[in-house]
Amino acid sequence: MSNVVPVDTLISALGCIGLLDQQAVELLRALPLRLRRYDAGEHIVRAGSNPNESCFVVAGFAARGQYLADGGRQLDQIHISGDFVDLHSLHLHRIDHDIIALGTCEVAHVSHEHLGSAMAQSGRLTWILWQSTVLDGAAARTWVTCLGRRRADAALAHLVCELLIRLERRGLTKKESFRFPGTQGDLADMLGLSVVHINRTLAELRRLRLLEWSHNEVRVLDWERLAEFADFDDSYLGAGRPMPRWFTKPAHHHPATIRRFTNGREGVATD
Amino acid sequence: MSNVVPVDTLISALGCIGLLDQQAVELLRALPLRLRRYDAGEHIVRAGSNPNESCFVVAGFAARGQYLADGGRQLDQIHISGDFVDLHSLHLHRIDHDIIALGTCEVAHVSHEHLGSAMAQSGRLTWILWQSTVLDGAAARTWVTCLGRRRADAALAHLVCELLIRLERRGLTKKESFRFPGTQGDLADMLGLSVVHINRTLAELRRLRLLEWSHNEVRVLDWERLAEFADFDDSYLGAGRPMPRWFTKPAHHHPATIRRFTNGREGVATD
DNA sequence: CGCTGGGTTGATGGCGATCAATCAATGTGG
DNA sequence: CCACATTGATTGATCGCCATCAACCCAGCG
Repeated sequence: MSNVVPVDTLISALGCIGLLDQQAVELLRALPLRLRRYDAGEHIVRAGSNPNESCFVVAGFAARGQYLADGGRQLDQIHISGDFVDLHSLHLHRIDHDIIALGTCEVAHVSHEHLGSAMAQSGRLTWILWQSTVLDGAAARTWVTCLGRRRADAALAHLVCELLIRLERRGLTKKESFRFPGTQGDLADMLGLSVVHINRTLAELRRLRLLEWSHNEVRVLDWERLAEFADFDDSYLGAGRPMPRWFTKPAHHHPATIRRFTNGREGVATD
Repeated sequence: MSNVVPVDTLISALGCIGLLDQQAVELLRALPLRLRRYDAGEHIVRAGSNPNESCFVVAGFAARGQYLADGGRQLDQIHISGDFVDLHSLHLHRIDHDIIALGTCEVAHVSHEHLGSAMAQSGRLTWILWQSTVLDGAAARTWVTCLGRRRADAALAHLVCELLIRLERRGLTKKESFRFPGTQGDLADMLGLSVVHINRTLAELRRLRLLEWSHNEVRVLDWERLAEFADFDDSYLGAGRPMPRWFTKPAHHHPATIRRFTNGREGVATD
């Protein structure tokens, strides 16, 4: 499972977002990593902590989630191999969510200090890491739409669509099937449903011959119909915009110009 | 409503996230703005577009949302005055969501080029803008938890809690009440419920003497009980971490050290 | 004055929760 | 090798939250 250099999974994943140049790749390779294997259900990061390091998934799956006062749990994001899981901790005082291993999960931890040193030397790397946090946010908003306005079957289908596309881009699928170690209980916590209903909904998708799912192996039988059924649009998973020149090269100063409020068309400032 | 300089609302809001130095403030003041007033329900940004500018709210409220194939709508974020609404467009090829005015809303548009020029001159500004996108993501994930694992009454109460705290920090509340121009239909699209059920849930919160809500005016009657009822924890709205030194000052190079996978404790690399 | 958009209330029905039982697979200690 | 516990998938019965349909009211407004 880990016969490749761990950081290569990260490099390959970031490369899907935007072009990494040679320098950025070398800076990433030079990062000191602390590697650790987590068992299913184990906590990788705990809410309330204030870590001085971030981590990315080397192999397996991790999920981000929150626990409620009543003991309930909501998972709101899945991280696959290569994903930088909690880059957020760079920016947040107090981590507001838990990261949990789905199945066995291999994770690499990087100190903020070393990560920062690398970013300081490569504006391109900074840009792509920022971008990865923005794409995470876009995925979270799409998740909101699934929970709020889709029925259970379409939401589950949407989740499968997202996983397939993301894994495919990392070369982690065989044909249109992939391994996914989450239990039906995990799925329930992702979609805000009960275990029982996940089971029935899954049975429904099987009955419709949209997919097969057994022994942690998911096979999409009819991608077109599944995507149609889920009302799936992959644009929120897209690559980022290329880094603009101005991000690393300061430009000249522009004088301020302000135009006044208008309805429908713009006017000229009067104050 | 707009008797202050528009950019001051942004400067004040960004200042809540992290410390802006004099240079950053001046760069912001120098930004050329295109100001525009939008009527209730009007689209400020459309999904599918690929704008070369971003915008922030100067006065009023805007919401981010998605439309589904069946015509349904899900709103997944509310933006108040001072919020940088779609900084994301800096990073995304194709905007995957709409921005809609809730009530009359005054917005300032800034070109990516000018924004980039400002960021290129201030690492501190870049840091805080990155941070604001990260905080947006944290809010979206909290929203997921509301839709997935909270009942309608608690979710609605949570929304009110979030709005009160955010508006309070910007000085937009009077005592514990604030103006909110969204209709019950808008609320329904935020929480993934029907208009009718929003109406009943609102009545329930009134009956419990937790809040009053009439004529676009919301008054929290008992903050303690409301927050308890909503299981509200404001840490996801917090200020960001201060900018670390390394973000603007490149450090020396570190040699790579990799430690092998372990369960529970770390070992030394062997490959 | 009628029109329109939003708020409010009632009746009915369905999706999905909850409780409960069964079954298969795996692990564990004797 | 077997008794026993554990974990996860599956199915049935019942209940409740919330959607849907349908009125009706009210305020603002042309």
